[in-house]
Amino acid sequence: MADSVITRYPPSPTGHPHVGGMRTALFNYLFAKKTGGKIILRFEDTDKSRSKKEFEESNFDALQWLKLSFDAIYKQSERTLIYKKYLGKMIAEGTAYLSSEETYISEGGEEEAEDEKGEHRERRSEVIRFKNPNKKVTFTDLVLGEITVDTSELKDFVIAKNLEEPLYHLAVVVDDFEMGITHVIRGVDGIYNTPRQILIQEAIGAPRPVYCHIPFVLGQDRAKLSKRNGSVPITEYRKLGFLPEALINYLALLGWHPGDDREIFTIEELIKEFELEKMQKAGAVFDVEKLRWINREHMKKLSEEDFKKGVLERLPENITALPGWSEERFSRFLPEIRDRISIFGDIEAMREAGEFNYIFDKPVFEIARILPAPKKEVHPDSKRIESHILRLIEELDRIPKEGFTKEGIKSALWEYATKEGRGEVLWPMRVALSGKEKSPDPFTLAAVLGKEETELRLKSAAERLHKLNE
RNA sequence: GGCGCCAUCGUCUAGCCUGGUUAGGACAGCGGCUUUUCAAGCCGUCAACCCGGGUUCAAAUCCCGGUGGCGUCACCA
Repeated sequence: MADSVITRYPPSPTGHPHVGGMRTALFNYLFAKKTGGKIILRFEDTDKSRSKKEFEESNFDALQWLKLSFDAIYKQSERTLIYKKYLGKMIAEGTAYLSSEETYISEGGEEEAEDEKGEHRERRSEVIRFKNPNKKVTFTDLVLGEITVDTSELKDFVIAKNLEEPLYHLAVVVDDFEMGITHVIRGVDGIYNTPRQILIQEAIGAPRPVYCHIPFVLGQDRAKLSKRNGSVPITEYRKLGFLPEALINYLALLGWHPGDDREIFTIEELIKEFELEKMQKAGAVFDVEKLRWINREHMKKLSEEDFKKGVLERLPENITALPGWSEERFSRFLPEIRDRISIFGDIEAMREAGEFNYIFDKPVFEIARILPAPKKEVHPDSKRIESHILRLIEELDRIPKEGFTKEGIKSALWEYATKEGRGEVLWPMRVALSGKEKSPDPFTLAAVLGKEETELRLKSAAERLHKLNE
């Protein structure tokens, strides 16, 4: 057999893809790429009643979004003939047999127990069972070590409903054999499937792949991640504005460790560093906070152009329709946005907080709010504040347009602000420019707004203060 | 319940194989600094070897026994 590695990711299209599945796909992908091997995508859709085209597509989309590519794609529903061939051979050789004992479908809420009319039905079924040799199976798992299981409890388990309708175990073993799979990397729950799959392998004369069972991704309650404890479809992360490379990075760190203190990796770096031997045995709780942090780190690496594009995609229409909107002002504001968000979805929170309104429209505020909170025994009075603002306008006016940058503005005002008391000068300046209790610092604001707009806003604030004084 | 897997700060983890520094890092939290705000950044800080025995001069690490958590027991995958 070929010694080059072939792995597979076998989702069953019975639900939307989630982080657990994607992490399994990722590990298969990393291992294949690391070893210069291949990876196969195989839809396990032998259960016709539960498999849906829609889920197949969403699995596909998620994989594509994460940029996990495959060397081949199969669908089990299109391989009936192949399974039939093996089934026939097994029956002929006596490793499987037709079983026709009477079986009653229990009514315990199973959909299968009811037909279209909603009536319970009894069914006498004939199925194909595996002739269990009832022996102990021992296999070596790459992360868990040697495992021995007595398979006699499994009895003669069913491997197909009939020659045309194979069941999971049969299909998996046949496919892994036919596709030359060398490494089976899957979640730990697959550990229970391994013994019976080995039994089938031995019956059809298939070689045993290397098994690697990776620990679960857990929810906050430490149970296997599922819808009810916080699992979210992958598409949600895209909607929330996470970067695919950040999700990849985070998922890789869930159960795997590079061996040193690095935490931020590109997919290429992961491929280079990845080793199955460094897998953790225990399950790992999925923590969105850490994901957000990793996303932030990846966002820092985005080029100005890409970041701008990402922001623009999520910026509500009405922001760009604001009277003060201009490409230039937006570009000057961009670094500030990058500082304030962890995921692109945070732009929505910025919008809600009104961060864009005062940048691209006039600030709206109660003039009394321009007075800084009293510090010590010095209480600010509005006349003094007015004179500060007037003075700021003068100083600002002396700065040439090219020098109107954060640093330029700061050095122009610093001496005066320090002499008069920074709080008493800078707080009013900031409020005059933003109208907000919270905002970026006054120098940044002035630089973003530009010389003209800054002076306009300061003048307007001074006038309102003046009226307050009369 | 049977069977199986697992067990280090709140979370992700390093260290375990090949016993030997104050058990290290990151996220979160807390505190401070920075341009009286916010965010970011920087600095600092908090906090863990599941329990009980044993072996040993020495145990997170080796051995035994508990406990706990999770998973699994389909004509689903």
